[in-house]
Amino acid sequence: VKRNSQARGAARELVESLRDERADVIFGIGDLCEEFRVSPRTLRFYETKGLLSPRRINGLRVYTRRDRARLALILRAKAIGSKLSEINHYLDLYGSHGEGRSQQLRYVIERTDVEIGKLERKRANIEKSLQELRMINQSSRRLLEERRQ
Amino acid sequence: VKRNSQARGAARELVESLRDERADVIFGIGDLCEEFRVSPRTLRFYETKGLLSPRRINGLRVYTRRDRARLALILRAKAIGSKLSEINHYLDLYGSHGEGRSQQLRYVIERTDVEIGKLERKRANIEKSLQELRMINQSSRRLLEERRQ
DNA sequence: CGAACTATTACGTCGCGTAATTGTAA
DNA sequence: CTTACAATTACGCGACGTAATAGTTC
Repeated sequence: VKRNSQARGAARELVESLRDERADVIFGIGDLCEEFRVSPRTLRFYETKGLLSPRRINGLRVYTRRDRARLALILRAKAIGSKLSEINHYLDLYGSHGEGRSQQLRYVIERTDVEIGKLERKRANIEKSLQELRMINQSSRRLLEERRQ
Repeated sequence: VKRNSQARGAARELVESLRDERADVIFGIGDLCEEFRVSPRTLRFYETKGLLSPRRINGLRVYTRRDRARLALILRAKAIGSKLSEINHYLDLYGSHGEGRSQQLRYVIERTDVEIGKLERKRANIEKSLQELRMINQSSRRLLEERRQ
C-alpha cells in the first residue's frame, strides 16, 4: 500500500481509514491533482463530461486505482492533441476488445502524425516571422545610428 | 490591376466598378475570404476587435490593398500562436517602421527585441514537443510491427 | 421568382480559470 | 478561532461557428 509523507485534510483522512479496511488503494481529489499536476477543477470538469466517475463517500469524491489509470490515459491522449470528446471514444474501445491494444497504437500513431504536422507548420511560420522581425530590428538600429551622426 | 475569373454577387460588382474609377485595388469581403481561406465571420470578428477597419460603401465592407496586407500579417501572427490582443501590438510595430523619429525607432527596437525573444522560446518549446511526439510515434510503430508477427 | 451574395444580432462551443459561497475536520 | 481541505454554482475567456432574419442585385 502506497503511503505519502503528509496527511492533508478531510478527504485524506477518509482515504487513510478506507485503506485499512479495503485492499483497494483509494485516492482523494487532492492526491490525484498533486500526482498529475492538474487542478481540482479539471477533475470535476472531466466528471461532468463523463470521463471519470468516482464514487462518493459523504459527498467527497473517492477515486480507485482504475480511476487513476483512466485519468492517466485521459491526460496522455490530451497531450497528443485529442479533444475530450474524442478521448471518450478512445477509452471505450480500450475497454472493449482484446484487439484494443493494437487499435490504441494505431490511434496514437494517427494522432501524433497530425500533431507533428501542425507543429512543423507552426515552426515554419515562426521562422518567417523571426526573419522579418530581425530585419526590422536591424534596419531600425542602422537608422538610429545614422541619426546620431 | 488584378482581375479574377468570376464575378460573385453585389459586393463584387461594386468592387469592379470602383476599380475602374480608382487606382486603388479594392476587395469585397468574399474576395479576401477566398484568398485567405477564412470565413466572413472571421473578418467581421477582427473588425469588432479593431484589427481591421474597412470603409463602408452602401453598408458593404470594402477593403483596400493595405487592409489586405494587414490581414496577411494578422493571419501569420495568429498562425504562430499570438492572441488577437497581442497582434494589435504586433501590427503597431510594423506600422511605425520606416517613420522617422528616434523615439519611435527605439520603441520599435525594444519591442522587436522582446518579440524575437518570445518567438525563440516558442520555437524551442515546439522543438521539444516535436522530439517527444516523434519518439512516441516511432515506438508505437515499432510495437505495432512486432504485433503483426 | 430564386440564387447568391451581403448585413446584424445573438447564442453555442471547448477546456478549463476564477470567484463566491458554503461545509467539515483538525 | 484559523487553516486547509472539500463541495456546488455560475460567470469569464478566446476565436470564432452557427443559426435566424433581413436586405441587395442579377
